[in-house]
Amino acid sequence: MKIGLLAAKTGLSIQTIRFYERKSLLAAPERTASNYRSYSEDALKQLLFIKQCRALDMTIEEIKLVLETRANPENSCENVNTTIDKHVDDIEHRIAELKVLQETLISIRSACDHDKKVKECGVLHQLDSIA
Amino acid sequence: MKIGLLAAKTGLSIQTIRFYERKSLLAAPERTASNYRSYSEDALKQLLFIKQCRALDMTIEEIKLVLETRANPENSCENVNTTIDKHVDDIEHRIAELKVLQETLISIRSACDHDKKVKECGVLHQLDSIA
DNA sequence: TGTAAACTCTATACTTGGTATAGAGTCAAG
DNA sequence: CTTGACTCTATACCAAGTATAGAGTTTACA
Repeated sequence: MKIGLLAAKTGLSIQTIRFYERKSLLAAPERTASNYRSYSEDALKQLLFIKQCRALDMTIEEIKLVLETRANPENSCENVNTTIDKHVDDIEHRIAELKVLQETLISIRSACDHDKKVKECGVLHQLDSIA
Repeated sequence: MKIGLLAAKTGLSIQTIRFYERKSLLAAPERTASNYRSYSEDALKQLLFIKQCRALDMTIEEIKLVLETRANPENSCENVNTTIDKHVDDIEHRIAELKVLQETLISIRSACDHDKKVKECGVLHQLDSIA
C-alpha cells in the first residue's frame, strides 16, 4: 500500500510517517518503479504499535529501545519494564508539579476579583512580589 | 551592570537573557563603548517578573501581553485575568490527561511482574493490543 | 608592561515531535 | 490529453531555550 492509504489506516499524517522513517523508528519500505514508498501489513502493525507508545508519551528514543528489545523474543523484557516504570514516575512528578502550579495560580487569581485598572490589580501585584 | 552579573542575580543564563531580548520581552539595554550590554535595576526587576511568569508556565507571547498591559496603569487588567484563567483551565485539563495516562501505564505494567523473556512479557502484549 | 584568565560579543546549529511549504515528478479519470 | 490527486525530496518553521565557534575586551597578577 502507498503512504496515503497507510496514513489513513493509522490516523497519522504522511509527514509523520516519513518523519518516523527518518528517525529509524520505521524501516524504509520497498519502493515502486516510480520511487513511491510501498508498505506491507507489518509496517501498518509497527506504526500502530508506535502510535500506541506515543499515546503513552514515550519518547522516540524510548520507543526505539522497546522495538529493539521486542525484535528478539528470547531477550529479557527488563528494559521495557524499566522504561514503563520510569514513565510512571515521571508522570507522577509532573502531576505533583502541576498541582502546585495550579494552586499558585488560583491563589494569585483570587487577588483580583473584577475587571479593575492595572494599578489596582491584585494579580499584577502578586506577580511582582512572589519571586 | 553587565550581563554576567544580571544572570547571577536573576538565576537565568546569559543566553536566556539575550534570547528574551531577541524575543522583545526585555528592552535592548544601553551598550558600553566596547559594545557590552549595560543593565539598569529596572531590567533586573523586569527579568524577575518574567521569570516568575515563566515559572507559572506562561508562554513568551502571554508574558509579552501581560507586560504590555502592565505598562499603562490606567489600562484595564482584564486580559491579565483572562490569561491566568485560561492557564488554570489548561493545567486542569493536562492533569486530567496525565491521570488517565498514569492509570493506563500502571495497568499495562501490571501485566509483567518479573523479568521475563520478550515472548512471555505481558507488557509487550498489552502494547500490541490496546490500540 | 605583558600575558593569561575571565568575560562578552555575534552568528549559527541543535534539541523534540512533528507541521508546512516549494517545486518536481507520477498516476488515474474523463 | 489534460486536469486533479497523489507522491517525491529538501527545506524551513514552531517553543523555549542550550551549546558552540571565533572574535574582541577587560581584569588580575607578576
